Amino acid sequence: MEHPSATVDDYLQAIYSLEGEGDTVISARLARRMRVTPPTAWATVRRMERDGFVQLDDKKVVHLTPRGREQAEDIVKRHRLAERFLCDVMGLGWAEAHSEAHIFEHAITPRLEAKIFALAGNPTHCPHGSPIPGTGGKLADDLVPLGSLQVGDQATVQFISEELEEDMDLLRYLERGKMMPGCAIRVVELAPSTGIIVVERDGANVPLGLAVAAKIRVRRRDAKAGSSV
Amino acid sequence: MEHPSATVDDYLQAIYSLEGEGDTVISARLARRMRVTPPTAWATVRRMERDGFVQLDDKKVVHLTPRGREQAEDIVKRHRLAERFLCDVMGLGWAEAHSEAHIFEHAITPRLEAKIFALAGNPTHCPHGSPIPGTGGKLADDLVPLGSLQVGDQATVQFISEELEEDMDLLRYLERGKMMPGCAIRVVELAPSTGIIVVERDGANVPLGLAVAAKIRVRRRDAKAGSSV
DNA sequence: ACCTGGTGTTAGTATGTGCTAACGTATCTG
DNA sequence: CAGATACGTTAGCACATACTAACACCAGGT
Repeated sequence: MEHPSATVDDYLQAIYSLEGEGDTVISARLARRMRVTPPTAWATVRRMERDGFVQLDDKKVVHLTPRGREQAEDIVKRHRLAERFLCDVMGLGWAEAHSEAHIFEHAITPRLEAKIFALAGNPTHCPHGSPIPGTGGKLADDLVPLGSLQVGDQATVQFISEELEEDMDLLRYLERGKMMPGCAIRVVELAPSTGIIVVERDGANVPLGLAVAAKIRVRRRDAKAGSSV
Repeated sequence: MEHPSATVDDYLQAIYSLEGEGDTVISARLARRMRVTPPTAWATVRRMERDGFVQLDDKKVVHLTPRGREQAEDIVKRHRLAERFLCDVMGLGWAEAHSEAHIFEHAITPRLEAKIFALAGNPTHCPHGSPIPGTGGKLADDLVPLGSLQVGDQATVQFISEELEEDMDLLRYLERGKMMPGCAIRVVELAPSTGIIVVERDGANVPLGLAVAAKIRVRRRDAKAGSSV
């Protein structure tokens, strides 16, 4: 009944963001996400059930209890706030922010949280586009996966899935190609057969795998001119 | 041989600062400092010996090995830097800085450390007067314990022992009385029989226990006028 | 000379978090 | 239908970190 451990915090975070992106949360998926073996994830999930953070239904799908959701929102809030803070105030790179925040989040006490919110300018979203719980920030509902666009469509990048954030090389690639929230892009090429989508941004072409493109969400813009510049 | 755990980090830190203040480090003392039972401290010290961080001599006194000292300096550096940063940049109180830094220090990666040093203005001492290892900061050698002064002596507070920092109520008391590094004081009353020393600072009298006064170090100043103001 | 207190030490236990090995079960596919 | 693949599950182990109980040793004081 005390505060959850750092491990449980991490699981809660993973469950919350998987759930928030519409995936069914099962322990095998958590095992992969947390980079542990299935028995380890299983045991941890069982402990979390024992402690009232989650419930397993008859199909073994993991559901947050009210208490678990509260805890999860709290730690996710600190994580995304930490990303914002590390990026904007401390000057860490957009790609590094996630992994650094993963460590940093556990060091944020309520006292410190208030100071960080103020110093970061009361942000409502993390640098990768996810809303910060408790701030009123929401994910816009007119977003579509990048992979669902057609050649020639124009759009603005709005959101990078937290699943992608685990891969820092990918983040660095996206950062180099400016595939960050707020950036205007245009689809240049879309080849389901090769599994590749090519996007143009400021004249530079950025090729992406479709699996990645499915986890980036964008807002469509009307195609007035032929180019985004 | 990997990075030490947070627990071992904390022990190294305690050993380093006890040693630095001239105490002989034995496991019973560590147990009290870490608020664990003697067998727990003993087992941890043995693990640390096994892992090459410390050595026990024939009188069971704990000594840092070169490797242990290196690690200890690193974590102490991060702790004191964190105190400075939390105080000056994040706006936390002087009294809260220590306990918050105790959590914060574990979240400081090398990347982040560089940013913090810059944002905090490359400090050489923590807010309580201890030098930050690796910055060239040193504890001046002309300091004496506050308790060794005579009535009428004037001095400038320079250093609060880290042992005192464990007691946040005491820190708050010192903060209210402005018994912080850089503050000018004068000894008003000294009664070994009652175990009390009374110090005047800016017209306000601050009584302190002698055990506490022994762990505050000051620099003597010439008594030109009768008062510090 | 004994008792007390601080210290070191062993033994035994619990808990959280990880692992591998092995097996059952369900589902998809050739 | 058979085999592959994914998933859930049990069993057994390891390690760090905590605890209590109990005992041995040593020094100082009545």
